[in-house]
Parts: sequence; C-alpha cells; structure tokens
Amino acid sequence: MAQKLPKRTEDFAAWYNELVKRAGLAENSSVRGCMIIKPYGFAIWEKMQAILDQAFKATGHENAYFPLLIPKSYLSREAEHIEGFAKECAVVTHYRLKKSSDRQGVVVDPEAQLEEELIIRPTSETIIWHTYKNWIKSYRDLPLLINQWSNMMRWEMRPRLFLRTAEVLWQEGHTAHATREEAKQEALQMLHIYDKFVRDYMALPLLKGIKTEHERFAGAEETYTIEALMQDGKALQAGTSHFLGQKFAQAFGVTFTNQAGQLDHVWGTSWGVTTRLIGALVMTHSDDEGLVLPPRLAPIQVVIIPVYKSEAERRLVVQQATTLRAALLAQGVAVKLDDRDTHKPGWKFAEYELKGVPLRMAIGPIDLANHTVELARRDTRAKMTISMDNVVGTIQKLLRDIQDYLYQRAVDFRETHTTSVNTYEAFKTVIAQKGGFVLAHWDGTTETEKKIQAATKATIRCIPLDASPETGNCMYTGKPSRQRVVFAQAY
RNA sequence: CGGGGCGUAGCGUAGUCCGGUUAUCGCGCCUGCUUUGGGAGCAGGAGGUCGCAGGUUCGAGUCCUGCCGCCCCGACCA
Repeated sequence: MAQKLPKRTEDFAAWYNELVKRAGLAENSSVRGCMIIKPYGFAIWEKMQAILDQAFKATGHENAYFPLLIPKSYLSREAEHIEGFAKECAVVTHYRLKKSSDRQGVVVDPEAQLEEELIIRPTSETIIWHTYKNWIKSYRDLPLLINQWSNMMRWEMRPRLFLRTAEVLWQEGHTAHATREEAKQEALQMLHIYDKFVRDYMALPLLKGIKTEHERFAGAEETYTIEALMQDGKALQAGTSHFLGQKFAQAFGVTFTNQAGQLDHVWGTSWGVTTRLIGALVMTHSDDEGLVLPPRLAPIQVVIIPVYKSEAERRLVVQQATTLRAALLAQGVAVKLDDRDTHKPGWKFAEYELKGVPLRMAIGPIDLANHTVELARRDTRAKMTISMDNVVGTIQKLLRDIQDYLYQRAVDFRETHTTSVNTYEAFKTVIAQKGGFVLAHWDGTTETEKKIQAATKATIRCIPLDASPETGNCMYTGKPSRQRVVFAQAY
C-alpha cells in the first residue's frame, strides 16, 4: 500500500513538493538548488519547447547560442542591470585542479587563477549586446530577431523544485530594432505569444500587464508580464517580456546608420519563459490524487491497462489492446499500452492518476465479451463504458473536453478569487484571509508600494493592460488614481 | 547572512534526556505459492562506516569538542 499525498488544504507546499517527486517530474540533486528533471518532467518541457519554438519561428525569430560564461566586466556596463543581478551570480575564478598534498583528493590550483573572473550567465543581455555591436551597422541589419534555448544560474537563497531553482532551463529572446515603436510592438507581440500558449496549451488563464518601476526587470524601460493564480491563492509570474529602450545599446555602443544617414542607438527587447511553467501547470490543475495534465501537453494522453486472470485471457486482452493502440496512434493520439505483468491493474490505476494521464482505458474479459472498453477521466474522475466501435472518436472528443474543462475550471477559480476593494482595511482582510488577486487603487509611488508590501507581503503583480480606466483614490494614501492595479502575494 | 530544527538501510522512522549483549518498525527490494476490474495476501530473505573527525569511558547511535550537509522561517527571486 503506497502512501497518500499530503492534502492541498492542509499543507500546500508539502503537497506540491511530494507531488513533483512522486509523479516523476523532478527531484533534488546533490547540488543545492539544482534539480534533476526526470524523463516524465522533461517530456513536458520538450512539448512546451516544441510549441513555443514554432511560434517564435513563425514570427521571424531564429535560434542561436551564446556562451554560458560572461566576462565580469560586461556586467558592470549597465548600472541598473548589475544592481539587479550582482547578488546572485556564480563566479568562475580558476581553470584547473590539482592533487591535494595528501594525494587523497583534488584542490583548486592557485596558479590557475583567471585574470578576469567569468560569470555564469544569470541572463544573457550583456554578452549578446556585446556581440550585437559587431552585427549591427545599418538599418538594413535590422530588425535582428534572435532566440536561444539555454540554461542560466541565479544563486537563489531558498530553492523550490521548478518554482525557484539555482539553475534554470529557459528560452531568452533578444531583439534589436530601428525604432522605439517597433521594439515596443515586439515586446508586446511576444507577451501575446506567451499568453496564447499558456491559455491554449496549459489551460491556464492569465492576467497581462505592466510591471511597476519597483518590480521591473533590471535594465528595462518597461516590463510586461503574464501573471497566473495558483490554487493556494498566490500569484505566479509565468513569463516576462521587456522593452529595453536604448539602454543596452548605449551601454554596449550598439549604433546603426538610419535611412537618413544619421547615427542612432538601436532599440531592444528581451523576453523569456522558464521551466517554472511546469510548476504553474502542477499548481493549477492537480489534486490530492496527483498530477492533472491538460491533454495538449500530456506526454501520455491515453493509457491502456489490460485486465485479466489467466494467461489465455492475458493474450486475448493484450491483442485487442494492441489493435486499439494502433488505431489511436494512427490518429495522432499519444497512447501508451502498459502490458507489464509485474504490476496489478489497481496499482497501475493509481500510478497513472498520480502521473496525471488525462484518460485511462481499461480492457478485460468482460469488455471482450461485450465489445466495450472502460474509460476514466482524470480531471472529473468520471468512468464510462463505451462501445469498442467508437473508441477513437470518443477519445478524441474527450481529450478536447478535458482541455476545455480544465481551462474553464481555472477561469472560474480565478474569478472567484479576484476581489475589488476600496479601503486598506478591506485590502488587508482579503489578502490575509482569502488571498487571490485584489484590485485596488494605488497612487503610483514606489514608496506606497513598499509600505504595503512590508505590512501585508502583497506586491503589485501588474497594472493590467486591458483594464478600463477608473478614477479613484489610493487605498493607502488617498491620493488620486486613474486605474486599479492588481495586488497579490506571490511566489 | 540572522533565527529555529534535523542528520540512523533506497525512502520514512524508534532509540539519544538517563552510555551496556545481536540497532526498532513501516514502505520499497528479492524468492516461492496463492492472486490480478482500484495501490493484493501469506511465508521466507537481502540490505546499516547510526553525517564526518577527534575526545571521555572497560564500553558511545547515546556524553563532550570541532567540522560538514540538509530542511523550515526571514531578507532576495523567473
């Protein structure tokens, strides 16, 4: 008898942690803060990569690869940027080891010290803009639309699987443009690509908005964000897209001659999403039985489990299951037939529920006699017996239904966990007791923002992009405000 | 880096206060038989430098000193 997961309502953090490990997504490694992404978790990331990569290429971006190591001096070029990242950089100082004096182990060879230390990239703006200086001379070289799939490292104080790790897998896009307007459009375009991906594939509704000055990316002129709401009422930043203005072009001397023959600095953007998306996926849809995956990202969409007693029954059932698997594969359904004889059906039922496989098909002697199969939905846990004749069509429809249902359920959750307040007292109560997104008026100053954060742990997640203007007074200072902003406690 | 806690089999743990034959239990693992439509049962078996290094003692998982690692809370954060 295997152990149950902790309950979400009792200990959300423990539930999440156990679920990630038990479902086979990832585990902690012997290097603090660095996780091992296991095959099942990596399969989800590969699906995410494939879909996003296609969307990037469809909008004219090309993939490239820049070095992991960045000369230290590059990071001092853009003042705000270094301010934001200096505290969490891993530094390479030597290039050789040697046997220790007791011959038992190795030590760093003090004679192999680097003249200039190298920084493991916390993000690649600096080395990329250093390179762009050589690539860009004329308006004819623009726009330059580059993406890279890579890893980066930020020495986080308190790591958590997928949500906050020291080493992170991600993609980072870095583009250069001839005009302010074009760069800004690019940053917004990529935000919309993220939004569409997260909504359509991850079945997760998002809030699109602008970060306040306080929460803005170090070195950006404007940061756009997509914010998701988790089941425990905390917000999660799922992706960001930055309009860099001319800051990095100025810091790295990236200029071009425009059509009028004048020299100007180029305009930049950068945008990225990380394996944190997997954490968002887990925390949004899953339940106390385990993972719940939306069909469009599930590595296995349907699992077939044969049920039998005798060896003769086993042969007949597996034969039929193999035929059904082939029919599903032919229609592009990701199906797995688990015909291992080393585990019992009940064990497999629980196992694939833990792993969040959207649909389970059980087939046994009774089904062979009745020309049926049993289907079970992971999301609603509903079971149904259907005729074998309709299996493929029914499954395709159910997969679409599950995708839609998960999205709708997440939308409903977000709506019931979004609250408008007009007073600071009401704000504090909602943040402390209910959580979720809280819409309130704010006077636009970092000072007020910091005071509210210090008192309630809630931060301004974003200034919504698509909200209608509404005049009011800041709940904290009473000063005038033109729009509500979104507060929440966040990961 | 500040505060708190914990290191005993692959995992989770009892024992540590108050030192004493062979270190407890559960899960998992292996073998056999019976089982197989919701995490099977019975029987047998394997698996341990008690985090590391010193010290006290006739005797240390247990007491003392130092070190290392991990977890939780805070500051930080995609």
